[in-house]
Amino acid sequence: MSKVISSREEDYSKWYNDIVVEADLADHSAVRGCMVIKPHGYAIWEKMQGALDKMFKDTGHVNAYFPLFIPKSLFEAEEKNAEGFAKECAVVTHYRLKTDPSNKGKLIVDPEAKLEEELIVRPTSEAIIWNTYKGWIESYRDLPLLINQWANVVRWEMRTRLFLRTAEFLWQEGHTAHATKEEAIIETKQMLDVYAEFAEKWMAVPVIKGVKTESERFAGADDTYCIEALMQDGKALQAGTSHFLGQNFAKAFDVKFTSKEGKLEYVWATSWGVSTRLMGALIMSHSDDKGLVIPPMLAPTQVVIVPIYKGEEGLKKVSEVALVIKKKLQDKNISVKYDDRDTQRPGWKFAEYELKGYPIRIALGERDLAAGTVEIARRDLLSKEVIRIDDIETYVSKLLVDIQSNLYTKALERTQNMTHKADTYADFKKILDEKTGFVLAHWDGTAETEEKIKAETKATIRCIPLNNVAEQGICIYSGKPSTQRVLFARAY
RNA sequence: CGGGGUGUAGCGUAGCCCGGUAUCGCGCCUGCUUUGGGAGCAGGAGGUCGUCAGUUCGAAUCUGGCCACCCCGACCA
Repeated sequence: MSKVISSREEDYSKWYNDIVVEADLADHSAVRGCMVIKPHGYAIWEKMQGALDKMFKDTGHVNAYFPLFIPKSLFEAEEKNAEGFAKECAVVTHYRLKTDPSNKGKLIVDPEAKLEEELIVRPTSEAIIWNTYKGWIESYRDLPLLINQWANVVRWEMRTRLFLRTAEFLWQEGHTAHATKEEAIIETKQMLDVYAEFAEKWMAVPVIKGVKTESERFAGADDTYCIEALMQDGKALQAGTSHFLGQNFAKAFDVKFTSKEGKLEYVWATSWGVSTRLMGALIMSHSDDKGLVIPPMLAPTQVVIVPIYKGEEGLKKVSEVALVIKKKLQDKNISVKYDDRDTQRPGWKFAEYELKGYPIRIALGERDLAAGTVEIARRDLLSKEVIRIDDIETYVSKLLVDIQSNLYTKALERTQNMTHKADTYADFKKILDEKTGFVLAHWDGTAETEEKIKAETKATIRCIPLNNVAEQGICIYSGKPSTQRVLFARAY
């Protein structure tokens, strides 16, 4: 064993970090809080991008790209948005370096090259985009405007963790403009549904759809909708957000349109995003102490074939059959890698592909050639089976579907088992400490109570679930009346 | 940003208290034997001891600054 990862039980956060690093997903970089996403990690992100991008386009959106820099005067236009992000902005103040006259070979910032106006490195793009939309929107005929961009953003976080919270991260941000409030709200909810569908169908990660409380709302939004997922350690992770921005940005940037009735009106806005944080959700939902587990629908390579042979002649014989199997699977749109490297032994390859999360491994040796069989190992259960080669493509196609649904079912059961109801504050605290996970409890609806519960227990209101049923009760903290339970958890 | 910890070869480490140019394992390279769960033997390469400065004849070792990472807080639309 050359690569050892900590067990989840022993040290969960070390386990997470080990998976990211040892499975070759990402690494710390020379820049504080910023990571290098390595090819294997980036390939998974590309699969996510591909699926999401198609869903965005299927719902009528198009891609565009806006600048990385936002002039300070634009950034501060929407007051709440500016205030919310001010503490974590990187700021460009100069545009040139020069050689240090007193220290040979070193560079200093040229004081002569100070910018007249500072540029903010975008922490989110509402400001620059709404400033641009102002010039694009004149009439109701220009609406709706449905644009997405794939980009990087920078938020100067104090404490970072690979994928979960990095100073620079990759994401997509959709920014739409609508003629009516109703249409903007429908858009906000539609994109939340897109995210939930992506999480559950592609990532095999069950999520709770809900709306944020006022104190957890996006700075500049009238409402923030979110999907929340529960990780294996019982902590919640916000996996995506969709904001109804009302007319806040339209007013801040003076974006008006002439309606059918000839009246000048402010447009209604939404924005929505998911980031490379989804990689963290994926890892913490399915992986085990042996390494990463990737759901087949997001696996860059779904099947790896490992030949077992003696000598060059042996490899040649095995390869002939292996390549036929590879072709058969590829014809079924399954991504396959045939690893015929002679530099590593089979056992080494088995361990490596398990660590990296390949869903299915096929081992093929001379013994199999004689019997017309292969050994198929599935990553999710770590089980092996010997099956006949004849109809392998049907078997593997079905197995990929099985693995995908098994991962989802396991994650769903875990989430359900870790979701509890609490009717008293004592019970609430006990569940958080002993069972962890989601806690559904009555809340009086005030920010004060929310704040006190957070200060005393570290649990926050993740969301008010959208599928909530009305239920009379009393707030676990204040004892005041409440009409529904909200979802609490300790979160990442 | 506050408290605590760590930093020695690609990785994990010994040495540090008590100053004299660095130990072991994995990995890497070459050769042979191997190949159905991280191979065996033999030989070999690889180090500004995180970084900068100070003390000293001499610093991995003592002192200080800085940087990075980990843990706990604060922060986290």
